[in-house]
Amino acid sequence: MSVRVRFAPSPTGFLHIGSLRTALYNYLFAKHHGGVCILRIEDTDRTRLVEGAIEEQIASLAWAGVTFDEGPHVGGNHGPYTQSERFDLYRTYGMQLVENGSAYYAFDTSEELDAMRLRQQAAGIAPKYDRSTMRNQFTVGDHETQRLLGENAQHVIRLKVPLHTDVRFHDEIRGDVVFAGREIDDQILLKSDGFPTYHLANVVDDHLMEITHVIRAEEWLPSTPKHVLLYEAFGWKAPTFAHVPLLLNPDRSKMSKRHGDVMVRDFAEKGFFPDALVNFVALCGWNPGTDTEIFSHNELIQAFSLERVNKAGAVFDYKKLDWMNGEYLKSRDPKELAAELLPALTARGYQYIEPDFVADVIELVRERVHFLKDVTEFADYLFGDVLSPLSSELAASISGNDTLRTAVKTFRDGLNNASIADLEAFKGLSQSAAESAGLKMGAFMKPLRLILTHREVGADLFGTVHLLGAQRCSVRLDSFLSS
RNA sequence: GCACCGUUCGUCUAGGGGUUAGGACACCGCUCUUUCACAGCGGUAACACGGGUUCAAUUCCCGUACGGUGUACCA
Repeated sequence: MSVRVRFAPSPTGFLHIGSLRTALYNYLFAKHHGGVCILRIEDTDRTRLVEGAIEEQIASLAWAGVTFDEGPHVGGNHGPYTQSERFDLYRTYGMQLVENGSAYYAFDTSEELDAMRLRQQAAGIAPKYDRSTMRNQFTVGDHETQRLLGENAQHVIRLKVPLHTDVRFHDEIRGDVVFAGREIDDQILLKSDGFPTYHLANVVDDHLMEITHVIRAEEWLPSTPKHVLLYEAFGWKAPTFAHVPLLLNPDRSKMSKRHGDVMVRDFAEKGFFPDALVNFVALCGWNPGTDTEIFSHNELIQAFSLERVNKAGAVFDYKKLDWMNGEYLKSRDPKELAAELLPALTARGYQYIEPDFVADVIELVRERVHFLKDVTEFADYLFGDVLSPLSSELAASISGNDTLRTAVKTFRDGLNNASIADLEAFKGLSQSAAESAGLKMGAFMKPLRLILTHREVGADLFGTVHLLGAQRCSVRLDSFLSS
């Protein structure tokens, strides 16, 4: 049977980085096995819907290169792919469970349920629906149940969990897991508003959509026995489960805002390359067992396997992510990068932004930054003619120095296209300028950089002069000499 | 509280009954260099604890500790 997996987010906000990883693992697993990856929208909680969230999440996923073979935005043979559009289905299946004795009607109000939990807490027992004392089909009797239903009394459908059997299942990542029946709550399947809870909708849809592997976050592990029970109650074969470890804050709690960016869109806005983010996130909790750390999209598909997903949660290391982004910055085609950077340069109103020139600048400075957009700031003296202001200390360090002025003058006079065409000529010029004034090379190059770029640090000076061109260099040198 | 899951350098991890416990990020040092960076080289740094099994345990088993998740008419 061919692999069918799904990513099933709730449209309650922006796409979380942890969700991206879950989606990614599903995607990689499907593609690795030549299977199908489905997007399903789980919008059964009508109170938490956020306008535009579905579109945003799909856009974030697409940005990261995670695409779907079936879903609300692309169609497919197992639709609709949005749970609110499958409303009638869940009631039908829920009732089937009532009829075969696997589920039952309950009439408790939320106040009554709150009171029950309070009692249980006071008595020091685990809060759990008490089937034998609460108001439900069993305690009020069939006759009364029918009467209440007849007068449209508010009710829910609950799963009738067998108290004396253990529920066991195999998890691809964690191995065999067992839960005692008495620990499992009589989960609500259909809410009083007629909508299904996650548990029912999830199981019904996974079955109907012929999902073979449920790959989801570890936080779902404790509710998996309920799902297993549901599959049994329906007489369906359960899919294979794989609960992936959580992404963690530095304090090892579930990754959240407070400690940094967590939304995929935040990372996009910060300037991370999608491939770098995906590469990094793939390696949080999975590794191929080799020393390789840089993987293209296709290499990830090739290498990915559930067997090599870790059990323990992974602290999200922002610093290593920065490093990885830098690795991508260094390896990508400068011309492509130039095209990506161009809009930002235009927005800043720079005048030297011919694509080829920008590509040359990127190539010159990219080893010194982690982000493409940092190039804009780092090399502002190459893109524009207006230099950032010099601090008074730095200005003082080069002013009133006649030896330096002499050297700069010589350098400036020797400057032409030929002298900056190749490294040797440039070196010769700098050297003779420095020596004729009685300066050491080091003592000359530093102020020269300062005069030309107004920066103490920067890219290779020859490369910088080369890109600046003799004309622009002369203007800057002249402005120093005339000051 | 109860249930479940987990625990190798600060972080991501490899490994797995007998290893100098490997790699990467970060950090430190050296080299290169006009600067910064890159690169290269080197360094600091880890098997949570206690029992058991075994000739041998970081690796297997059991406890403990610690951490996480769950415990909703949320997903």
